[in-house]
Amino acid sequence: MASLSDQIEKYLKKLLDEYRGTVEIKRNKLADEFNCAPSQINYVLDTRFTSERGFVVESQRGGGGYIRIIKVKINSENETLKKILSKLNGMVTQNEAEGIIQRLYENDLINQREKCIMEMVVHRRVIGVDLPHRDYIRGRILQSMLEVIMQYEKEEE
Amino acid sequence: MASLSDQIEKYLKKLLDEYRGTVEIKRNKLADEFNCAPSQINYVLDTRFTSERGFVVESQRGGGGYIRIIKVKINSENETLKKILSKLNGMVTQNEAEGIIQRLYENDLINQREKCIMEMVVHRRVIGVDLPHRDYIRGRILQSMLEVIMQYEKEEE
DNA sequence: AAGTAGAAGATCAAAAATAGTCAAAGACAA
DNA sequence: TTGTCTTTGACTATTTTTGATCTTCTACTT
Repeated sequence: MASLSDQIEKYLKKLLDEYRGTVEIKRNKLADEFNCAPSQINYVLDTRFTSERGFVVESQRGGGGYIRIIKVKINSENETLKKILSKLNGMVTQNEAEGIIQRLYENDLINQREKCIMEMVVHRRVIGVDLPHRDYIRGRILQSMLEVIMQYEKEEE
Repeated sequence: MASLSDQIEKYLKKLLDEYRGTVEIKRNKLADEFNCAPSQINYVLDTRFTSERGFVVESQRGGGGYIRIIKVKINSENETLKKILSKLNGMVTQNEAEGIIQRLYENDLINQREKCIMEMVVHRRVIGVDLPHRDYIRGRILQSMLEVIMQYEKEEE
């Protein structure tokens, strides 16, 4: 059932694992391998390798061009949270919010139950009002949750 | 005299049994197999695979879209939660929400950090829209959080 | 060193593929 | 008959896929 984008995402994450957090690809070559439009690669990068999720994407055009993906770990917990928080003004899409929550979880700042709670309350179905208002509400919700997380140590497990 | 909805329900439950509690379907494909309107599938999900009955339904639209049904084990000792949840329909005031959250804390169903998160996201300032809509949003938020809490054991402290 | 052609990658919007919502119509039981 | 549950369909929302066009580099030529 996995969409093409899902497959490409999975492939790239496998590469990232293998190569300790950095990979370099040729956009056209990869598109060719997956038999898709080159812009599909950009779509995957834009939706799944965002900075909220802890990735940095660099690229260069022209002959010998490339796309480099780097997975960034959080080291100092609160610094990163503060950075995320400061970027969080106003609207937050569900995808952005989920990215942030996923990253918190991967970096062990929240446990699974907290992750589920957080994912629930940023879900469009739960907020349940029309855009664009929904994204503003989500922004306030996520921001306030992050503030709590910064204040309290995670419980030991 | 099994209605179409009953048949679809039965079919899905059989799949759930076979696949240890998780199935993924294509809405249009299933509708086609049962020769009905696609929205009939939603009707079945809404009426028979609800969270009260212990199911979680996730979905995605677009290419490669799907509907995933997950049978969830509910921590059944939580009579408190069940009772609270069953009374919760529609609007919830901030006061009511805070009372419920306090009670969960006192009953040791949530820890302090969770309490703070929950209090934050039901706060009128955070939801930030006018009444009466605010109380409906809070209702959905609180309900979904309670559902998660019922699903997951509290972390040891 | 300057100029240029060709080689990448980026962007953006349209099209396609799904799923969701809501209200009206139909069926059936009390 | 009345109220509830089911079925349908028109319209909406979201996500993915594709393609045309733009921009930025590099490599080569002179």
